[in-house]
Parts: sequence; C-alpha cells; structure tokens
Amino acid sequence: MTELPKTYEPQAIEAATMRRWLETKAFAAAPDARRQRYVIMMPLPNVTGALHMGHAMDNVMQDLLTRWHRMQGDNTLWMAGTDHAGIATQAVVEKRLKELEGKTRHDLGRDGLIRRIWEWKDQYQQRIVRQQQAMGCSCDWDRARFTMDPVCARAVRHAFFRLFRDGLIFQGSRLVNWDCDLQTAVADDELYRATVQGHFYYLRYPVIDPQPGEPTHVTVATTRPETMLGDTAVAVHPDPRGVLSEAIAATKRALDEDPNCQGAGRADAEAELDRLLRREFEVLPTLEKLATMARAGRKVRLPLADRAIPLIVDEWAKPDMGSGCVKITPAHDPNDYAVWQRHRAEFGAIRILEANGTLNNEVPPPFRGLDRFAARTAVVDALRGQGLLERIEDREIEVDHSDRSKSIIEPLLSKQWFVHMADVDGGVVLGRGTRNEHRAPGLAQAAIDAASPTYRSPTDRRVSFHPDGDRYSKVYLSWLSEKRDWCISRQLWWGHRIPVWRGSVPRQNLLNLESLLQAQEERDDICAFVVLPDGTRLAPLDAIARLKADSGITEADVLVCLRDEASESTLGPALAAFGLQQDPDVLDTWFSSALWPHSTLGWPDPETARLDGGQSPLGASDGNDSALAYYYPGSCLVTGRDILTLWVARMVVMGLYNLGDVPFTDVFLHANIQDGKGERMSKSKGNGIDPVDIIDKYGADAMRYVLCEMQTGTQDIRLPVQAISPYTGNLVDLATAKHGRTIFTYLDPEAGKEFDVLGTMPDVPAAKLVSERFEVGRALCNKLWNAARFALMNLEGADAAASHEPLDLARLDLEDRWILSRLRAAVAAVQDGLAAYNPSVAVGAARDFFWNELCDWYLEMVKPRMRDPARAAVAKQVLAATLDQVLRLLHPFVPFITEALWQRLGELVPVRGIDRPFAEAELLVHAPWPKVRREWHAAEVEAQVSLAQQVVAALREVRARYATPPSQRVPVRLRAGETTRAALAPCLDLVAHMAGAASVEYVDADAARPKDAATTHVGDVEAWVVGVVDVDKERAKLGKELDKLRGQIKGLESKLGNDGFVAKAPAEVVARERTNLDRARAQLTAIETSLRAL
RNA sequence: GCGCCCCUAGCUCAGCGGUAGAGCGUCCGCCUUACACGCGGAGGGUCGGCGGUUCGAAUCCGUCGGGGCGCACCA
Repeated sequence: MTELPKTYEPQAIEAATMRRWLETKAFAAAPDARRQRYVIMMPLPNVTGALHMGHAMDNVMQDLLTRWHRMQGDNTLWMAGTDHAGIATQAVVEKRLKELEGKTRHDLGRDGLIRRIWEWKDQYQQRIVRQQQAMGCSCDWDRARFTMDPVCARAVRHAFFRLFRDGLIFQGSRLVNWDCDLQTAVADDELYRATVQGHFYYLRYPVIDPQPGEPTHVTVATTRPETMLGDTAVAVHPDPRGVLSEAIAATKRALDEDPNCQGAGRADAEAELDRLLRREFEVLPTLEKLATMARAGRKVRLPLADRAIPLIVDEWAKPDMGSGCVKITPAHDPNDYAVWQRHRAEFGAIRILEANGTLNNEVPPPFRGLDRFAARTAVVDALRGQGLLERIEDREIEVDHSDRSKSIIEPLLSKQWFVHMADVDGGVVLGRGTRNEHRAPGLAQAAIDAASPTYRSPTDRRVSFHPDGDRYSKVYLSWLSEKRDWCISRQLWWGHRIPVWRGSVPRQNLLNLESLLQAQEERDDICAFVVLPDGTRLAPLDAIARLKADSGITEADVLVCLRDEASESTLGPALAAFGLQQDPDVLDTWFSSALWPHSTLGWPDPETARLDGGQSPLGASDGNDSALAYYYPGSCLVTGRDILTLWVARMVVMGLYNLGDVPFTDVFLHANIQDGKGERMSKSKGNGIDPVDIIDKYGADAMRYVLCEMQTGTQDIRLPVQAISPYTGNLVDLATAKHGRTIFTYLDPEAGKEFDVLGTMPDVPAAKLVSERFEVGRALCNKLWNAARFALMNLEGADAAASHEPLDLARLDLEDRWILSRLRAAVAAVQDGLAAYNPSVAVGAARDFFWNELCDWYLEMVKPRMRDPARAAVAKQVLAATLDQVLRLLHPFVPFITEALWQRLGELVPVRGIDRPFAEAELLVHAPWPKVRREWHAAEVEAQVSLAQQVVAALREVRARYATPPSQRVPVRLRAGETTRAALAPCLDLVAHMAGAASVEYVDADAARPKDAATTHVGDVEAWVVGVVDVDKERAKLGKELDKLRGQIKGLESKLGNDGFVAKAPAEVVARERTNLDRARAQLTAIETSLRAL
C-alpha cells in the first residue's frame, strides 16, 4: 500500500494515470451484446499545427460526455482522428519550404511535395495525439484514423463514384474565389475581408457612331481598372427615371416621418436628397438616352482591347450610383457574372487572368504577361494617354483576402466540380442497397428534413441541436435551404485526387471507345459519361448511337470515373490510349470529412476494410456486428457553431446519401473561447493559449474543471490571457499591458523590457501564455486531494474486511443521514445538468456538494466521532461510501485525480456502500455511475441541519465581530420557540462543535440575558454568546439588523396591503409572503427587546 | 441591409415573472494537527438608458445606446 503524497502534484499523477489507462486499453470499444451505445466522432483537428484552447474546450466536452456514458454502462466509442486539411496544410508546408529552403512546390514536384506534407503530417499528428492524451481524452486510440488513410480514401472514392453515377456530381464553369499565390480556388469561409486604401477610377468608353444628341461616350467606374480588358458589355438600368424617383421619394418620406431626427443622421439624409435631386437633371437624361440606345442594340468601343461591346439594359446598373452605368466583366466579378447569366445570348465572357495572376493572351500585347497589379497601372496610364480616364477618387475598399496565403482574391471563371444539392426530377435515392434505402427530393432537402421536428429516419432518428436548439436549427436550416451547389474541387496537390479521367475525344476515336465503354454495362466499378458540345450528358452507348445518327458532331468530352484504386492499373492504360487524363484537381477537404462518421467505421465494406497494424477489427467478430453496423448511426456531435454549416450539414447529407440514416442524433454546440478583450483566440493573433502550457502550470484536471465551469451555454466566453514574463516570471495581463515595438510584443512593467507572444522575433524573448482563471481548478483539485487524504488517513485503521456492513438508514446519526440525503440531491443535479448539456451546472453541483457540504460540514462534524472508537466504525463507513460516490461523480470532469484517489480508496476499503454495497470496478473509468437513491432522501433531517448551520453561521459572525480566537471556547445560550427548539435539540452538540462553543444550552423563554452576552438572531432563535460583549458594537449591529428588517417589513406590508396582489397573485405566493412578514415582525420584536436590554 | 445573440458586484459569468447569486479579486481575523492552492467573517449591485405590459419585471414587449456573430451587399 503506497502512501498518498502530502502535496497534490498533478504532473506526476496525470502521466502515470494516463499510462495505466493506455496500457490496459481502458478506452477500447468493440461491438458486443449491449444495445445501449454511445458514439462520438471527434471533430477532426487539422494537421496544420498544434491544438489551442478552442480544441481543448471541444475535446473536454466530448470526453465529459464519453466518460459519463461509459460509466452509465453504454458501449461507448469515441473515435479520434485528424484531418489532412488540404489547402491549410499545403499552404503551411509550402510556406516553410520557401522560408527554410527557398524552394517552391514546383521545385519538388507533385510527388516530392506530397512526401514532405506526409512528413509534416506525421509530426503534427503525433503532437496532437500527445496533447489530447495530456488532456485526458478517452478515445479508443487504436481506432484513430486520418482522412487520407487507406480506409478513408476508399470511402471517398466510393462516395464520389456513387454521386457521379447518380448524376449528382457535375463539372461546370463557375466564378470562384481564386488565390493567385496558392493557385487554387478557395471557399467563401476561407476568406477574410480587409480594408485597403484604393482608388475609384472613372473610365470612358466611346459610343460607336453616336448620332446627334446622343452621348459620345459612357462613363463607368471601377476599383479594378485592369479588368476592363475582359469587359464584354456595359449595362444601364432599363428604367433610370423610375428608380431615381423612388429613391427621392423614399428619402423625403424618411425626412418627413421623423421630423425630430437631428444631427448627423438628418444632415446625411438631406445631403442624400440633394445629391439625388441634382442627379435627376445632371445624369438622368444621359441614362435615359443610353437605355434607349441599348434597346436599339447599340455598341460601345472597348478601349485598348479595341473591341465593340454591346450596351445592354439590366437592373444591376444603379442609376443612383457612380456614373449610373456599369462595366460588365463576367469572368472576373460575381455580380457581372450574374448579369451575364441573364444575357447569355447577347454577349460572352472573356477570362483574362492566368492562374498565377498574370494577364493572358486574351489581352493586347502590351499588357500580356503583366501581373494584375502592374497591369492596373499600365491600363490606367494607357487610358490616360488616350484621354479616356475621366478622374480618380481616393477610396477605402474592402477586399477579400485568402486566409491561407494572405493574398488578394481574384474572382475567376474556372471549371470546377460540384455536387448538386438542389432537388432533382424523380428525387435522389438515399442509402442505396441498404435496409434504409429511401428517396428524398434532393440532397439539401434530405438534410433539411432530417432536422425537422416531425422527421424520422428509417431507423426512427432525427437530428436535434443543444443547448439552444431553436436558435441553431434555424442557422442550419437557413443555410441548407439555399441549396447551393457544393464546389468540391481544389487546385491543390495535397488531398484526395478526383478519380475522373477526362478528355476531348475526336469523333472517330469516340466510335472506337465503344468496346471500352461497353465495359460499363458489365462491371460496376466504372462509370462513364459523354458530354456533347451542346452540353448534353449521355451514357456512353446512348452517346455512340447519337453520334452515329448525327454526323455533325466532330468531338465530345468523355468523363470516366473509376471506383477502385485497383482498377487504375488495369484500365488506366486503356484510358490514356484514348487521350483521357486524370483530372489534376483534388477534393475539397470537407468532402472527406463529411464521410467521417461512416468512413472511419469501414464503410462501404467493413468486413474487408484494410486495417492499419494493431487496429481494432472493423468487420464482424466474436458473433457481434461489424463496427459500422454497430456504431452507426452515432450519438452526439460536439463542436463550435462556426462549422455548423460547413461540416455538420454536410455530414448529415453524406450520411443520409450513403447509408440512408443520419450520422448522429444530437449536436452539442459549445461556446467559443475569446481572449480578455473579446477577440477570438488564435495562435496567429498572439492571444492563443496552448493547452499544454496550462496543463504544465495548473494540471489537466484543473484545466478541464474550469473549461466545464465556463461552459454555460452557446454564448462565447472571455478568458483573460496573461503572459509569463521571461524576465521576472510575473504574470502580465495582455488586456491591459502596453505593447512593445510590435503588436505582438508587450512590456513587462517591472523589468521595463518587452517580450514576444508569437515566439517569432529572434532578438526578443518569448513568453508563454496562460490564464489565472485556471487557478480555481487547481484549488479544487488540491482540496479534493486533501479531503481524500484526510478520509484515507482515518480509514487506514479500518478493518478492510469489515468495511461494509449493511446499515439501517433510520438508525444512522443525524449528520450521516444528512450527508447521504445531500449526496442524493447532488447526484440528481449532476445528472440533470449533463443531460441538459449544461456542464457548468453539472460540475457546479458536484463541486458544491463536495466542498460546501462534504468538506465544510460533514468532515468537520465527524472529526469527534473518528476519535471515539465506539462511534468511529459507522462514520468511517459513511465517509468511505460518500468519498466513493464523489469520486465517481467528479470523474468525468477531473478524471486523473479521481482515478488516482480511487485506486488508493480501493486498496484501503475494497467494498463500499451503506445499505448495500456499490458496484465495484478496478478502474474508475469503468465504475458504474452513481444512482439517485430516493430512499436516502430525508427532508426533515435536511431542515434540521440547515437550521443548525444557520445558527452556527450566526455564532461565527459574533465571534468574528468580537475577534474571538478559535482557541477561545465560549458558552452559548439559546432561546427559541417550541417547534424550533425541538427541531434543533438533536443538533446542539454539532452546533457547539462547529461554532467552537464551550457549551450550548437552552434557556427558558423568560430568562434574562447575561450582561456580558452578545446577541444574534436566526428566525425565532435568539442566541447569546456569553463573555464577549461590547455595548457599542452590539448596538451598532442590532441597529443595522433593525434597519434591514424594517425595510423588509415595509416592503412586505405594502405588497400585502395591495388589493391587486392579494387578489391576483397565486395563493401560495401570498401565503409565503404572509409567513415572511410574520417572521420578520417576530424577529423585529426580539431585536427591539435585546436593544432595550442593552 | 436582413437575422440572431449579449450588456447583472472591480473581473468572469449564473439566474430569465415574486424586490439579486457564484467563483476570483477586495477588506478583517485565523498556521483551529486534510488542505494558507486553506479556514472563519465582512463589504460590494437603482440587473446598459428610457417607455410599456403586469398586483408585481433583472426576468415579457417596444425603443435607444454599447458590443459580438451569421447571411447578404459593396461598379
């Protein structure tokens, strides 16, 4: 038997405890006969870098639920893993490559770069797993997966293949956000917006053959003049007069309706009205003429490019803005693109940018090959030279930047792959080939339905959100309801390559393809489509028939999707022979993460899914189901609300599509962590805390405890951040500290020198970031450690074999019945808090019981009994049992310390219990969760002890007021009404012990107060502390109490004197207030009497 | 522009129709043999402003102010 160390040292305990859990595979999950299961799929951390506090929150919430359910006896699986995070990872590795070796990805080549990224991935994956294990994450580590491992990769190909075969994946030209540095399309959410100082250029385009009275040119305005080289039209509003009149009327109305509006708002409105009115005669006539000309099919000459482009009418042109006309560059502007969609017959789109941001051969020679920014200057100069630059305004512009490369995004028309999200004719088959096969109108609609209150999947499930269900189901639904197509291609090297071979094939070769394409009819792992020049998409044999019928078709695009990697070697050469090449793009990272809840379990064929060495089998074994059949659908998805749409919605879509069932039934959205200034935490902002630094300083349990305590809802949490000064070791609060030379350096006021929080400045020492908030957690753990040490010290003498005797609850001492009754309440409160996804309430209930009731009262109450051999045995048994339950109750929150203490408790007292023994377990990880024992409830005992506690508190207040040292035992006299007197009678010893009284005795109602006694009141109890009095202090104290009571009585009297209150308030409320009033009046009388006696 | 959320003690947050709570911090007293990462006690708030509903509002409704988030938009 090893002695518990005197001081609590989390580092030693935590490392040893995790080692034991891992060695015994305490978290391993395997299908068995249990029907109750609980499955959490970890939101995959990116392998771009180490985890931060946000991940810590996410992981701790998952571990909390996982441990809680495991203790409840569920077959519990927490699946861990990491995401290859396509663009983010490639960008990080490319950046390092450039910084450290001065090389670009083209120097290494596709394979070389990918090798480098794998090395990076291995390194960071290890670091992430170490961080998660340091936090105590109880994942089944042997099942951990990576989105690019063979099992996941196979799932990706199968999913893609199915979508492709069902016609739900298509290729199309779309305007995408183009990152010219990384040379890839990036998603909307990978952008950030920054304001830059720019200019607004007014350009003139000459009208071709202007008639007398017609304008000789149109003026258009732009912030990106170089795009004019790609202009294919100029638009004017069809009804400029109508729009202007309406705008004027609206402004007037606003001014009339709010005649009191003063100051800036009114001045603005007046200025706006003035501007509009001036426009009406300065600009409107020209616009009306131009609209007429546009309807007549007139054109303007595009300068520099020297092309004739049409004037068109479109409502996108705003008569109240700029020149009232707008240049249309469909290939490089989202709005212009939309205009083009409405006028495709009238003009085309010209793409003028190369992938690297230089101008291509569509532009005239002097601009060809220029970078977009150089081209801007060149275009402006050239236009100025021709007198076609009207003017330039300075202006702040908001520009999209790429989150990854920080470069300015260019909207670019390019060919991308999409998943069709909208409804389709005949609907979409979900879960094809499974027992859950059913039909939905479309992919997005399927996921919308899955979250509606009336929906039930074929297995009777639906998705709901917690803890603020309404709010977040709205966000989820509104995003999905747009049913926007999902762009799944990325022009990267790192990721799942798109398994499609494509090429433009001449007519003659197309006919020869027949034999190859025939294969599709015979095998199920190849799917081909032919896309005719007019866009018609046909199955190969139909296409060939069509070709034979229509000799006018000279060539067509052929797309072939191969389902299995293995087929590449057999079919690849044949495809190449026909000039087909594999698409160079890779899939959006979210495509593989959308499959995560089923790909990790071996979908589509868990029986044969290839395993990494040492991994748990995915197929059926020991007569049980396969991992997929047993663990899908999962239970709960735990994440921040930021990826609700990106990831959560897509997992629902893909789960429904591949398996016909939702991937999880509950979504727990937790709060995000912000710094002390309310800014989002992130490493790159210099305010990101590494959980490992917190663990080093305060311990993992401390961190977990505080994170749980902070988790009260979906509202973001502020966590003030301090740096540990590298000079003094002092904590410097970042919210208030002064900056040094950069925003990432701060001054240590004591040392007078600056330190760096990013760790990137070579000449400035770096500081670790922590937060004092976590001290609370360490204090809790320290308290738990010491309380357990105290208990174990007292239990050491206990005869282990006799540690559990069935006890008759009714015959227990008062304090024993009290602590058991309170324990029962605590178990219920923790349970309810967790069930409501409110960790703060749950951990608070556990803490309050442990600290405020067990430590502050019960442990003190039983100290005398521990020294009394006649009474010690029962006290020890109750103490051991209570400690047992507290450890179980706290375990999901603070797993390490509770497990360590559990081991010691088990050694000393192998069997614990009160009326019957509790179910045992070698590891606390597997110990059954405490049950709410209704028979322990003792309302009367609780009321008695509560009264005794109030009396003790009042006596302590007197002691404090008179600065009575603890060693000075004072005699106490009590006077009380009959009922109270009887209730308190069994507690007199406790009161004496807890209040440090020499004696506590009742006196008669008419007894006189000793001259030297201080008085205190609790309800109708009057207590005298003898031998301490100071008349002035007494008067002051009693006077104060009197004032407070009088205020209370006045309030209550006016309330009860209010007829409305008495008539309309619920009877019980009125009755309660009457009782309060009576009680207050009685106390008032008592105090007045005491005061008079002084 | 549309929608959602938040503003409660010095700080971080609970409470969400019956006249305010916790932790930390502050102040006072204690090394009372589990714990000074502790114990006992005290002080501290017209619940962002203004209106309304109600017998009664921190709590419901409106409005204004401050902060945040999402979605659009920005020639």
